Formats: sequence, C-alpha cells, structure tokens
Amino acid sequence: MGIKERQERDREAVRRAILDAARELFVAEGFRNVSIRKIAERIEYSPAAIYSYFSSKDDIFFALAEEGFRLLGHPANEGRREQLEALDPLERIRAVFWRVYEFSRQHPEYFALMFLDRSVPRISREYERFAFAHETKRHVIAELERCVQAGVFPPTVKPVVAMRLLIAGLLGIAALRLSDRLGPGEDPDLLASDALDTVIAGLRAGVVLKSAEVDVACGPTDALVDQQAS
Amino acid sequence: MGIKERQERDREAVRRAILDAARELFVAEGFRNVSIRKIAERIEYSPAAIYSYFSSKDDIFFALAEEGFRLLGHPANEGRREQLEALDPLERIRAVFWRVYEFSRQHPEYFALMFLDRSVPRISREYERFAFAHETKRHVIAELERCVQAGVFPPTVKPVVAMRLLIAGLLGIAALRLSDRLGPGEDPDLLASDALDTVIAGLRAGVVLKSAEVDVACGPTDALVDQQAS
DNA sequence: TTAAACTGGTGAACACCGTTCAAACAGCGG
DNA sequence: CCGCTGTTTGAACGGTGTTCACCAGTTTAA
Repeated sequence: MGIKERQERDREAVRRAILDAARELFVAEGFRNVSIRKIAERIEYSPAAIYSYFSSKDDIFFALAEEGFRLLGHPANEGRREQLEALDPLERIRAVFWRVYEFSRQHPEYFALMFLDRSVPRISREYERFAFAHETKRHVIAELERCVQAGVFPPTVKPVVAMRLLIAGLLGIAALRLSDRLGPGEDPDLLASDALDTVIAGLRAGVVLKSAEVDVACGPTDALVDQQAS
Repeated sequence: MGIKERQERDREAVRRAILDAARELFVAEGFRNVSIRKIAERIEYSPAAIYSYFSSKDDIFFALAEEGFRLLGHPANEGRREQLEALDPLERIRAVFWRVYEFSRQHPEYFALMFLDRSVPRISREYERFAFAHETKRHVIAELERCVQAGVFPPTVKPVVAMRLLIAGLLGIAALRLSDRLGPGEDPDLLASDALDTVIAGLRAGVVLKSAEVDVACGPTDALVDQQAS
C-alpha cells in the first residue's frame, strides 16, 4: 500500500518546489517581479500545473507568509532558549522583541509579507492555520506577565496591550526602514533599540493605558506575534 | 496672448482629472484594481493619452502620495491653528502626532501609499518636490525643541529622534490596523492613544537614546513627517 | 491480460495588464 | 489657405493571472 504514500510524497515535493521557487524569486527580484509563469519555468512545469497545488497566486504568498511566521517562531540557532533562560525578566522581554526587529532585517521580504503588505490580509481570518503562532504568542504574554509579577512593570500594565505597544514601535521603525523613509544620518538599528527602550520605559512609568483587556486565546490574529520559543 | 494660458489650464485640468479618477478608483476598489485603462475610461480618454501626463502608472501614485502629504500637512479645518496655540507644549505635541493617526483612519489608502507601500519608494529620493513637507517637519521639530526647553522632556532627548519614535509607534498601530492584524476586542484607537502616551512617558523618563543627531534640513526623507501647520 | 477509471500535467485560449509608436488630428501663426 | 506644433489615438507588443478541454501514464477492477 505504499503507492498512496509515494503519490502524496511526490505531491508534497512539488508543492515545496513551488514555494521554494517563489521564495527565491521574490527575495531576489522583489514581490512585483514574481509571476506564475516564472515560477513555473523555474520548476520546469507548465503554469497551469501550479493551480492544482495553489488556488491562486495570492495563495502562494499566503503560504510563504505562514512560512515566515514559522521561521520567526522557531529560530534556527538552538542555543537561544538556554541563553534566554539566563536573563532576568526584563532583559528577556527585550531580547524577545528585539528578535522581531532583527527578523525584519534578515528577511525583509518575509517581514513585509507578514506585517506590512495589505494584499495578503486573509492572515487575520485563518484561525486554525496559525495555531502554532497562538502558542508562541501565549509564551510572550506569559513572559510579560512574569515582568508584571516581578514588579518590573506596574500591575496596571496588561500583557496583551504591552505586547502590542512593543510590537508597534518596532514595526514602525521596520516600516520606515523598509520603505526607505529614513535620512542618511539615521541608523534604523539604533532607532529600533531606542524605540524598544522608550516603550519599555513608558510602560514602567505607569501610564494609564486605556485599552481594554482582550481574550488572548480567541483573537483572530493570534498569528500576529510569535517570536522564538516553541 | 491668453491662448497659451488656456492651453496650460486645459492641460492642468486633464492632469487633475487623471489624478481624481485614480484617487477615486483606488479608494473605492483598492490599489490592486486600479489600471491605466480604467482611469482612461473614467476620464473618457484613451489609455495612451495618460502617458503624456504621467510617465508611468507609478508616477500617478507618486503624485497621489504627494497629494496625501499635502493633505496631511495642510488640514482643511482652519480653526486648528489657533486651537493649538492654546495648548501647553506637551498637549500640542500630542495633538500634532495624534493627527497622524487620525489621518490614517480618514485616508487609509493615502496613508498606506505614503508610509507603508514599498512600490512607491522614490518618495525618499525626491528632495525638492517635498520642500513643503520639510517646512512642516521643521515646525514639528521646533515644537519638540520647545518641549525640551520647557523641561517637559529631559535635555538628552534629541527632537529628531523623538519625532521618529513618536511616529514609529503610531505608524506601527496604523499598520496593524490597516493590515487587519488586530483581534476583535482590540480597539486600534485606544491602542494608538496608549502608544502615544507610552512613548511620551518613555521620553520623559529620560532613557538613554543611542541614536545620533542628524541634520534636519538635508535628510532625503524630510517628507516623512508633516502634519498641520504652514 | 485487458479494459476501465482516475490522475496530474499540458497547450491553447481568455481577458486583462502597462507601455510604445506611427499615424491622425486639432488648433494656431503666418 | 498652408504649414507647424503639440495632443490624442488605434493598434500592437510582450507580459500577466486564470481556466478548461484534452492527453498520457498510472492505478484499479474484471
């Protein structure tokens, strides 16, 4: 009964080849210059064949965005986790979020696909597909909760809100960098670091946050944040 | 000799018609669904005609982005300026930056074109065209300088850096909102307000900012921030 | 072993797209 | 009236995402 399995393997191999070709093309030549036909040529299939693996071109990039979330959530270097354990709660938060910015440097195209691009908005409506991201999100929130309990942040700080504010600052700097909106004397890395420090300081200062608490588990966009852990 | 003038007026009218049609189309149907041919049909010209007014499709959106900067820099309601004078320095900063977020709500497509979209990156390389924005940028920086002098911010806060950090936070929240990455219980308005308050509090807390000072006048991206004033 | 069913891949086509260019056209100065 | 100048056009080029009838190879059933 190995036939079905082999067929499935073959199918999966072609699927992977499509994704790999798409990824290579779009990191090499940018989003705009990727076409179904070029992908097809690269994997030596006809353009039509791709449509039996993905229902549309957007679907391919949606899958790539998923890949990006997985990449961000599950970093390559495995020393990270133990390394992280050695840090105090605040330093851990800083390291975790700094990784998001680092990711935007290492994989700008992925990052844009995941956080900036509005042409792949369905990310927010695919609950189950990003279940793995939900978990890493919970890790981050737990980490933030620990900070509150350790007295690093005042008890008025809701972890979910803090997470969004921290992300927003880095996301903003990353967006400025990626869309090439910074001056020549401005170092995006330093700005990102400053943004992180400033938001952390702001949270510690005990500003009254107006955002209501929100249920962590069932937000449709748990996919949003997921770095390291898992 | 009114002929030349009339011809010029006519030309300008067609140019405007193209921009208006493009704007209407892209706020109504989104960036993706705007084509030269649709614009041409809307203004009852042939597609080719458009190319004697704009050198490419991107050029049209570049012009729209410019329009957006002008819109953001020169708000419609004129009572704003006096209204602003009545506030203390910190409240003024808050009002000025809050307007950026409000703009992202009122004109999401413009906002995306101006700050998020990477398909119009030339914004950062068109010095003279955004001279008007440089001025409003200087206003904002002067406003921040006033805050430092008034003791609202510690003297370690460089206005340029502060501007970027404030923008980044709001930009991040706006990006999250526009790309539909927030959960159902999360109110982007409240988050934006919290982001603003948090960054301001962080700046006041006197974090050591690592970003170097940068020349204000000659950065290629002075176009970046310009709200009200002028 | 043979026939039938199914499968994945293909070529050709459709309806678009941005862009170019020779030709037609308009309105103006002489 | 003619020639000139600048605007507008139709047609075309090469590209795009996507669909669909068809075909060959493989699997299954008789």
